[in-house]
Amino acid sequence: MKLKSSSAGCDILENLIKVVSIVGPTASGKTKLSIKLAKMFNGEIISADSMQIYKGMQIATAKPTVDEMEGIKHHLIDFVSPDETYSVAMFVKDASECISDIISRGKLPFIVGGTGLYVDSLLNHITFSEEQRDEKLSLELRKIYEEEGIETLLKMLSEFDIDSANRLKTEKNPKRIIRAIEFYKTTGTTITEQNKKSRLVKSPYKPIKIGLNFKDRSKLYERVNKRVDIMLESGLLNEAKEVISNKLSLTSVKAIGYKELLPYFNGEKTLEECIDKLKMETRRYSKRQITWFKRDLDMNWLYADEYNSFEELLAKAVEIIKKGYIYG
RNA sequence: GCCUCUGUAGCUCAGUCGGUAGAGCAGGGGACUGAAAAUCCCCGUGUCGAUGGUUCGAUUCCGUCCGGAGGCA
Repeated sequence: MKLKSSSAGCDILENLIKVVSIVGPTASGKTKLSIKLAKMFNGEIISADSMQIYKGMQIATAKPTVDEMEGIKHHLIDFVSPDETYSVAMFVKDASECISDIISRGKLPFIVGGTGLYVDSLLNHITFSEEQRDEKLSLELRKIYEEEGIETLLKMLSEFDIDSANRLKTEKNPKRIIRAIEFYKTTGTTITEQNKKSRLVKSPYKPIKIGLNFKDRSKLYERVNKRVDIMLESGLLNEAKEVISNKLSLTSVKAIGYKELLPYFNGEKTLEECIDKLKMETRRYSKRQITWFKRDLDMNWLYADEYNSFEELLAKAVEIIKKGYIYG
């Protein structure tokens, strides 16, 4: 089935595809809520998680187990080899296909995950350039950055894309400047132009957005800490050893849960120190996620600590989805 | 019991020759278009242990009390 998309963007409101998105920081309870909802609404789940895509890495990424899934079909989990690279562009393509497939079988797609960039790019139907990345060039630019600093990169960029250079110069973010240069060198157009073009096609989706969080930040952090303890009990140390020893590609090794334990494996720090660090990094990650999702004004926020039980929270979520169906 | 040291931000500590204070870490806020669990930007949050005294003015000096560490007995 082909997705219907309108370039003008002023007609066919009734043809928009209804999807439910469930987002929130790590350890906020997305997995459990989404599975219960999917059961009630005849749904299937598309994971929007940049690390759960990788095979193995079960514990650190807190992938739902087969038991937990309760028979609900999950897509885009556990399907990429850890030494391969993946990207937002691939995610949008894969997830769009999943949505079409789920819809064609008369079911409701649930987009569930904590990778804000993935969720938003999918729901806003961002169009990425056909050109592949030039990783070699990107590495060369990285080297220039390390040897000469950010100013050299900004100067290079400003030679052909003054808009981006101006936009990027206050935030000294090498990654984004490198990408801007790389983009121009591989496509001949500026990233600024591309970003404009990327939103020209109207999104075919009408999402019902649910954001899961805690009103009291410290309650979320308690859950994060506890989750890390559970990961350790479940064998995180062994998983980390395996992942690290496999000489995995950069991306998968960047998952929180492995690199933080490296100083312990190397005998540089105690296990306890590393665990504290791991908890801290996970807390910070959850905060960054919250920052990302907060700016979405269409979000229906559910604060878990404002409900007396999971059932109450679930009932509220059901209400939001039903309302979205009637008035959406 | 006596002596010495000590009490300043959530933590570790600086400092004020008397004019209500600042670092690191923790923490908070923000950005985000092909690595995003990534990569960056901004921000000091305080009854200076308590209470009297000296002083125009005390977190700073003095007394007492309370808490902590060490030493002598």
